[in-house]
Amino acid sequence: MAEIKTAFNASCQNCGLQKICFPTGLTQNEMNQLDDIVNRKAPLQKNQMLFSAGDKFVSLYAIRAGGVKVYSFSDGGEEIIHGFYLPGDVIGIDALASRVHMFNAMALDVTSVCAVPFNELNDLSTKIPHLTQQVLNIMSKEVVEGRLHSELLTKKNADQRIAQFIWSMAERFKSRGYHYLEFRLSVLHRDVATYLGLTPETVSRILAKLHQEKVVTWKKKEVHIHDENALRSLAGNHFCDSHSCAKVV
Amino acid sequence: MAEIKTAFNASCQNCGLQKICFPTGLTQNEMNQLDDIVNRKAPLQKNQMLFSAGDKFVSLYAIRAGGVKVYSFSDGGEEIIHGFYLPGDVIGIDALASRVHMFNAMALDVTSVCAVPFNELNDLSTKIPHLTQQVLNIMSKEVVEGRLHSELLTKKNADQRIAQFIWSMAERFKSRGYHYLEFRLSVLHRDVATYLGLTPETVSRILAKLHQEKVVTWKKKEVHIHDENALRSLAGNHFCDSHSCAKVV
DNA sequence: CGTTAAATTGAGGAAGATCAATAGAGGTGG
DNA sequence: CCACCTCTATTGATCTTCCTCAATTTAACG
Repeated sequence: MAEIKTAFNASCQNCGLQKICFPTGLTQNEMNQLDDIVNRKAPLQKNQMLFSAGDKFVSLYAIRAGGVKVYSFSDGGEEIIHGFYLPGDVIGIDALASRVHMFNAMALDVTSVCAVPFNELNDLSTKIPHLTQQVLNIMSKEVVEGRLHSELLTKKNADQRIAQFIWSMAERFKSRGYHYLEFRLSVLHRDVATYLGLTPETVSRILAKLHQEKVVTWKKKEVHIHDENALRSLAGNHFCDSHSCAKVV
Repeated sequence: MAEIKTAFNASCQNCGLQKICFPTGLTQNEMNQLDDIVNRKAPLQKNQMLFSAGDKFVSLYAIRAGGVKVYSFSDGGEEIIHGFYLPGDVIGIDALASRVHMFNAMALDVTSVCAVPFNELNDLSTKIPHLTQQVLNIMSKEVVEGRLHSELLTKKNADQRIAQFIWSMAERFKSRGYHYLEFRLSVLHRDVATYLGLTPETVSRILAKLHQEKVVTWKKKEVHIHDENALRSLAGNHFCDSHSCAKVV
């Protein structure tokens, strides 16, 4: 069923995120087939759910604009944040095994997504084996991402976690061709704290310090990186003991 | 190429782990086809590498006996442990995107594995679409596992982490039909500490406490769970504040 | 413009890290 | 099979980082 394409409703071929959602590329014809099954949803408002834990798994979602946080709750009712997703990211892939979403996905801002019905994607995959590989790629990247996050949680102190978080967001903007030294980040400091295993107070204190030291400023959803090298250095791993702390190449 | 099947070299059909590696089941015929591509390797000795970071990705590995730790190194040279894998687990799936292993996998003990060459698995998948689903299942479980680990790292204190670790190992043995209140666990306490984001000293102190309280004893690679309920309770999530700490159902 | 949620700032405390010294395992070679 | 050597685990004393609690200030949104 053909849809009317607008600026907010572009076909995959015209979508600037094409190379990000499907980086190894599809032929024009394959792209058209994919385009036919993709469902462009009305933009989500801030705090609106894209899906919730317990929902039946129907589609993968490619983010076209805005941002999404993926989270769950511990048995104790605390929020556990698993990641923040930006345009070009694909989410929902963790529900593949159980066919039920295990996590919640909430818009951080006005957000538009493409829904890719998984059964139809599967059918299409028999005609475009390449497509299966794409899905596998996205999943294995997700596994690797998770392990990097575990590294952050087990090996880094609060300063390093925050520096790494900001720098990793910057890199993601950079890789998508956006400004990466100044960008809007609709993430609550409280949510960053949760994601990084810290308290809001600690995040606030460290951001104050980073601002004072003219490394990075994050005020009112706007991030300004003043000293890229300093930030990367803070984020990176170091050989440290009580006597010295030498930066590693 | 037909292989001679021995007790250490059983076909998939005769392998007791069949339902664990491929839980939704394959037909006899499908199983035979899978069996033909599976490569049963000679057992690995303790501390021998199954694969290393940087190795070209060729095969997935299904663990038949023994155990494997998957780890990497931080830029600072510290070991980062991402998981311990037991018979019936499949590893290597994180290398799918890059076609290069990003992690190291080392035998914790004498360990035998089945190597499943991924290209041949892929070819077979075009004939057995079901098989692709199995691979996706394993991957998405891996993603979910990683998020549970992040929950542990962000939300639990040292006692809870250790209780949860031991209990989760017990559950894995249980689900595979082994003794789960007494089992051999060839994992160094030091490695557990690394995995849980703690120090060996802390692990040692808490294990001493758990032994004293007759909850669980872990000495010389042998785990004995004396009080299953207490262990589960310690591992679980609690509503806590400074005045009370009520267990949640 | 008023109301509510989020962020900031300070003081005090606790969990776990660090440091150091000893005891115990496990593996190797005589 | 035992003695030795090394790696791992244990135990205690001290210290640091980050959390907790409480009080304001600031921002967000109808």
